[in-house]
Amino acid sequence: MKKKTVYVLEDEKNIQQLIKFNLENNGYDVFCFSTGKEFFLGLSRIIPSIILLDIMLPDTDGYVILSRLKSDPHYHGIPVIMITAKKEEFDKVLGLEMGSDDYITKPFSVKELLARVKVVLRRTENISIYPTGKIEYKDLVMDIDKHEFYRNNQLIKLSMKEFSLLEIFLRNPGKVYTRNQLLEQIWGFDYFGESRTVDVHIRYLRMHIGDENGRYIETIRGMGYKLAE
Amino acid sequence: MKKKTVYVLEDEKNIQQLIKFNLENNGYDVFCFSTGKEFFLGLSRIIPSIILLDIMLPDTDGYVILSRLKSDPHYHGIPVIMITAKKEEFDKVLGLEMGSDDYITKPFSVKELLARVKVVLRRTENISIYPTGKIEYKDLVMDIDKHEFYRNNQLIKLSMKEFSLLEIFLRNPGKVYTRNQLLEQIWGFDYFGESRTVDVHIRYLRMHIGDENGRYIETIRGMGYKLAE
DNA sequence: AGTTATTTTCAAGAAAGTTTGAAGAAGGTG
DNA sequence: CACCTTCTTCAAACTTTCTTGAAAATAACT
Repeated sequence: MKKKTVYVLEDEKNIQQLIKFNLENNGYDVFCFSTGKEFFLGLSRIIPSIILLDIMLPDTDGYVILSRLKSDPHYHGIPVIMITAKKEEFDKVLGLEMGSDDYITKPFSVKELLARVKVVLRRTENISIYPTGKIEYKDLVMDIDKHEFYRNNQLIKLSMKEFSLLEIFLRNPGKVYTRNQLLEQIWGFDYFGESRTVDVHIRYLRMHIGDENGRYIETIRGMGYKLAE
Repeated sequence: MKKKTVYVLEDEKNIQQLIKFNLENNGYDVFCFSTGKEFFLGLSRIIPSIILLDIMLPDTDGYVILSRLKSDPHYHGIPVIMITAKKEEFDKVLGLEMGSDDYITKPFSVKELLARVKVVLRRTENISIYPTGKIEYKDLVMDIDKHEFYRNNQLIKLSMKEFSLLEIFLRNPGKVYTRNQLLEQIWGFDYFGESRTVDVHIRYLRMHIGDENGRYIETIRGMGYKLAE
């Protein structure tokens, strides 16, 4: 399973250490930031799976960070756990209803921290952004719930990557996707690999769905691929 | 769509009112109870779609109620959201790992309450909440009332986890469930363990129902498991 | 037709995901 | 308490999928 990335925005170094050490021991990739500036810089490079956000910060207020995160379409889907020191602060979190997914009050136990992170990740992971059900196009049918694909009512087995690729195409027939767009959507923002990889998977996909000379998946030279209309 | 029924076990009248008013405004049927006794009386008449359960109760402890619910085959399928007032209570919820589906802390916002109820219901809606009767699929028969499972009219003994797993699969033949979804539904949101555990139970299940090379329970690599069609 | 840029194909090693075996923990029961 | 069942964890074996580099093929351009 791919490692989950955790961003920690917390100015107290010893708490940073504590969080980093324990989360890393439990299989997470952890990046700590002390200021909002650094934090947003990091965010523009790698999108984390979850953010732990302290309210008290030297340069910015934690609430400001949170509202900025939640109002930005790129980031508003990332679950956030607020770390608060005082009970009053905690009340404010609730009062503001700013969309944090959970909160922890200092002092917290390591077990509590791990539990919350895990729970929030599991909860948000199970909420699919995309609608489920069936997608149909010509003689191609994709059943998302059952993770099955049919051509001419015939079940065809596809690997994960092939399935994801085809799903993207089927959701937008005719729309051209560049290799980088596909990489970003399927492999994730933080994937460091060749864009040639996409080609190979396109080939497997074509092979499996019996796509003689790009009748379904069309190559747009210099651009990328699309579902032929 | 038929209205969903919500049971609320909460002794503070004003919170009862708040919950009732808001849920009813959003199309739910709501019944409030102040004591465990009343609650179980109601339960014996109508099985709700979801239960909101406060920890602090006058006559019984919320944990007792929960464990009683989860150990009763008639009720263990009903999703439960715990309502906790204090941080310590929440820790206890986590510590006990009793299999509740979500939690919410007082004071909570109405928005949050509605969101949680909706999410939990959506997650469990494919699973019939009326835990009675028989489910049949091919030569597999599951008698929920008696908690028995038959293959080819032959009684097969299954453990609790195996039974629950199979029940989920049988209620939605062909639908793929990720390990996390299974964990959430069977083990509860508060479960703090490896998702590998699911694999092992799948293995036992396969073993017991005599499932040679995944003829019944199919592995969808990179996704999870499903009942083969 | 020749040149260049881009895509496809191939094959093999790497990586990821799943199954299996086995042992220990937890829980229930007589 | 000893016994039995069920549950959880771990690591090794295994299987399938993914990635990558290089060569071959194709298309575009002069």
